[in-house]
Amino acid sequence: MAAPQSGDGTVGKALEVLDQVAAFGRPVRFSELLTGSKYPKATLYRFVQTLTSQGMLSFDPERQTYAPGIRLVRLAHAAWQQSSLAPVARPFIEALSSQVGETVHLAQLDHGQVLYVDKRNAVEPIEMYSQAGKVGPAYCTGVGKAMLAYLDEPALSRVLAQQSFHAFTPNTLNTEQKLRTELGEIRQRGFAYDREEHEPGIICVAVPILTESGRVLGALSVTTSTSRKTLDALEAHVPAAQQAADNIAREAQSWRFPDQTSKPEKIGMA
Amino acid sequence: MAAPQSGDGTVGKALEVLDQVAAFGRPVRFSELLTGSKYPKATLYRFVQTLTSQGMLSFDPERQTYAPGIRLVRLAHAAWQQSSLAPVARPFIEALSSQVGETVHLAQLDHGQVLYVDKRNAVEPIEMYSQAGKVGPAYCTGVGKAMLAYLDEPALSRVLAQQSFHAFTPNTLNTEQKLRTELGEIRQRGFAYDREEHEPGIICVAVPILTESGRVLGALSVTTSTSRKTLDALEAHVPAAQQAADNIAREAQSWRFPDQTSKPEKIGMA
DNA sequence: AACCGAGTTCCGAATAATGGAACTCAATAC
DNA sequence: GTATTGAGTTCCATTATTCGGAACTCGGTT
Repeated sequence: MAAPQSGDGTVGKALEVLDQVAAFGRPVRFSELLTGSKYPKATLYRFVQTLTSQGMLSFDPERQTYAPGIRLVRLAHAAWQQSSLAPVARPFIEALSSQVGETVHLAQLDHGQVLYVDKRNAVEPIEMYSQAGKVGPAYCTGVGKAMLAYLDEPALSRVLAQQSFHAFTPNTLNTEQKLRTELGEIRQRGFAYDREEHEPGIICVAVPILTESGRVLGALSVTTSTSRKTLDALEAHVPAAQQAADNIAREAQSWRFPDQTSKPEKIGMA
Repeated sequence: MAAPQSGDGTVGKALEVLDQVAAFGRPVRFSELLTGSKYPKATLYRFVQTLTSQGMLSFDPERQTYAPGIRLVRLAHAAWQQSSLAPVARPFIEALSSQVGETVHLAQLDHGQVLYVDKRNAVEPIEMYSQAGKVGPAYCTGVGKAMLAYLDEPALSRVLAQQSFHAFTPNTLNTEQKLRTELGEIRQRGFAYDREEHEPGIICVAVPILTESGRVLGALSVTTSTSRKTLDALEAHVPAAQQAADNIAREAQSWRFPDQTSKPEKIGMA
């Protein structure tokens, strides 16, 4: 009992294979997948066949390689629109970015990792998937820590178990203990710093986006480099960021289901 | 081979459910899914549970609704980068767009539909997933017809069987017969027109992107509105579009497997 | 208190997944 | 010209999962 780590049933296994292909970051041969797969040849083969016939993988017959399929792009369009904060948050992020003159990131938690769902760069024109969909570590980024700080204990320990605690820089909080202490401070302070904990020279302040009931929806950060600003100077933008986060949370809640009798189920205080 | 509509095994069924959720275009309750699902309650329930626990669906506990999950966004990032033409094609598309001063679309075929994987708008700044991931009909768009014209017969008839042939406008080719005739003309001519067949007032010329062996990779179109240009005037841009398509095809072939050589990937997110 | 319907759990029967082994078919070696 | 190798593919009896009808739980309504 208690499945080791992978998920539920056949579907979970198939998706695991899909992740493996995606993790390669390039088209991959069957044999490459096989070495490094927990499944025997025939089984892996069936999974790959199924996924390909479903369009979740694409097969290049000329090079005999597999890659994540375009069906995913179509599905992700729906996911991004509905399940991510991005469509709701975009106007606020743009306003915030131009107000503070720095890059703003919008992120959510996925599988214990930080997933960037939108980005507004102050200087250069916006790019595409190149950032939306990108992932980063949760334990050493501003947005990651801001979200972790507001998880409840069962969820938090689940996520912490998935962190690598690799020390990217001398400032990285590389143990669960150090991180937990920091998370407490973040809760008290209301926002998180990134003091060059992930990349040297990159600093940010980040605030969580929370529902009224305190559930973590995501986080946003104002990012810059040490060559442009100090952390103290960045901190001046925290109120604006918190304002934006509040607006996004409110929009996200009142939105969804324009139909029906929207019940004014207000709890808490005004 | 030739599975009627549903797919292979348990995984296929689960993905079918995923599609159903995505098709709603908004967060959806379990009971809504149930009416309109071919599966009995208990079975559907298990699928939804599995998909949710896998992050392919997200569940909003406050509203008791399901939506496509953010794990899809992460997977799609990989798909877009590897499996789509977009990363390779982008510079050529930008060049083409600014050269001709019109909107350029890049599309691929997915499940018999046109899937737009990139877009370069000549006038306003670029948006995001809002277009990448969007789908359209194959039988009445320029890019769709350009791709269909170069499919081999088995693939073509498979795709044609999936078309609705709904008449969006008076100009829509709304039978397989009419379409097949048109496809022949496209093959002879080398490019496709859209004569307001999908949206009134919208016209385009489209060229296929083909491998040396003639396999269809995708298509690109130069689009405008009847208020700006006539079809004849648009036709002047066909050579430039064909040039771009050739360049993209060549790049796409020689690319793949930069092999070994470590990745000098630029990062920068905090 | 009885009812209702959405959501959830149960469990024996039915079905689909499993994986060792054998096969195909190139490319390379002898 | 034949043997060898290994990636990719198929087979099939065994085994583990999925299936789904029915029963249950739990708010809210009559």
